[in-house]
Amino acid sequence: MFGCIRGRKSSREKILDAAAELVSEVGSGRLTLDAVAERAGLSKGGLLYNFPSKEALLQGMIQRMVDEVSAEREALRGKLGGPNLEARLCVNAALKMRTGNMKEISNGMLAASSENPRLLEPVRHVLKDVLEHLKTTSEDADAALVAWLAVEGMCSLELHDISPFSEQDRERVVKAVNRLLDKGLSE
Amino acid sequence: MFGCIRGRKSSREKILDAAAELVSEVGSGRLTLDAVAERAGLSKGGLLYNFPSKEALLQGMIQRMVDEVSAEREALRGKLGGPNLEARLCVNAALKMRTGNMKEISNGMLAASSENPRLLEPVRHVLKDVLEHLKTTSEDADAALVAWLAVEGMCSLELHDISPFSEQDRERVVKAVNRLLDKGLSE
DNA sequence: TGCACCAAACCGTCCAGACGGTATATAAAT
DNA sequence: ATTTATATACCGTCTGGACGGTTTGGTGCA
Repeated sequence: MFGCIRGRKSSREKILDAAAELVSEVGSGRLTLDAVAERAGLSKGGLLYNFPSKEALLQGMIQRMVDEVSAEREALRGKLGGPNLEARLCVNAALKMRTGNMKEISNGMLAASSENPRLLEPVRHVLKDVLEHLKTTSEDADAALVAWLAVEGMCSLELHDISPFSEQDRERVVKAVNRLLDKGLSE
Repeated sequence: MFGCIRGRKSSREKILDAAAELVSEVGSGRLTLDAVAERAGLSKGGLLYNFPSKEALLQGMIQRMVDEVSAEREALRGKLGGPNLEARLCVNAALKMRTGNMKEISNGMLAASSENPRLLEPVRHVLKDVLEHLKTTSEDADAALVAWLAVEGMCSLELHDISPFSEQDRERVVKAVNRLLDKGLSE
């Protein structure tokens, strides 16, 4: 009907956005191709043209999340300083993911985990790298690990929509985490 | 209601175990009543006798998890000391959940989140209470929050089966968290 | 500029299988 | 004999995916 140049977003992105939104609305296990197509303003055929299978769609969601986080980390590099730099990158990148439409991008993890846990392999790989980086480059690896995990834990609670934290609570935790990275943990 | 308390497991428990196992094998969104029945060594009719609907089964999984954690916390109370006691209870209870078959009990969260996020309401309640307790009773609330979140983050990674941590890494994190609770975070 | 052509993008329909749930029969226990 | 607990058979609905056809934007050429 309309060409692929209509609007600013590509069909691919609109589909991924639609899928991410739907996950938080209907639950990760209730994500259907029909619903995604409708939300994205496409027919089911059009959807299956862009992603030849549901698994391909989920892979796309995961990949976008991985790429987005990685890009955010690199964008922050150079803008941040202080000890335990790698941990700071992780912390701030994770926090950035809570803003804008990036928040829902992480829903791809839930959808993939729901359908086929094997699809999380790219995430495993990233986490492994992050852990290695943190352990080898941090001035205080213990503090770096705890700080990273704390933010990861907070994001995880929000991802599942079970976070009891208010915005004030969140800021408080962020400050505490930064203090931990400043002070360190060892004597 | 609670039939065989001694010796053999009740059908209810076998069903809940089977469901929890299946979640980590096939994915939280692929959990079917037929599969649960087969794994539990029951017919589908027998399963539906114990849990009249799939939602009831998921509720049962969630409730068992909540009860189990709560029991673990109370069992630890009195056996632990030092500052920030509530945080220590949370940390150690969460760690205990990683052992034995308790590890898979948490899979109920994934299954419920996948099918109907509303079923996580009991979990929200618990988390809200925990946060309140931590904020009001801790000597160093900041340290308590960070410590709690760090362990929660680690458990979350394992729940999704994407944890990059070795057993040594885990012990290291646990020690670091305990050090944080000992030392505190404020000056 | 106009025209023939093509691959990319998209649509609408159809279907086999899977799933949750019901109805009913059967066995065991009290 | 009544209740509890399990098994069997079946139904209606929904889903992922296949398929053939259609429109679109672009390209080469005259």
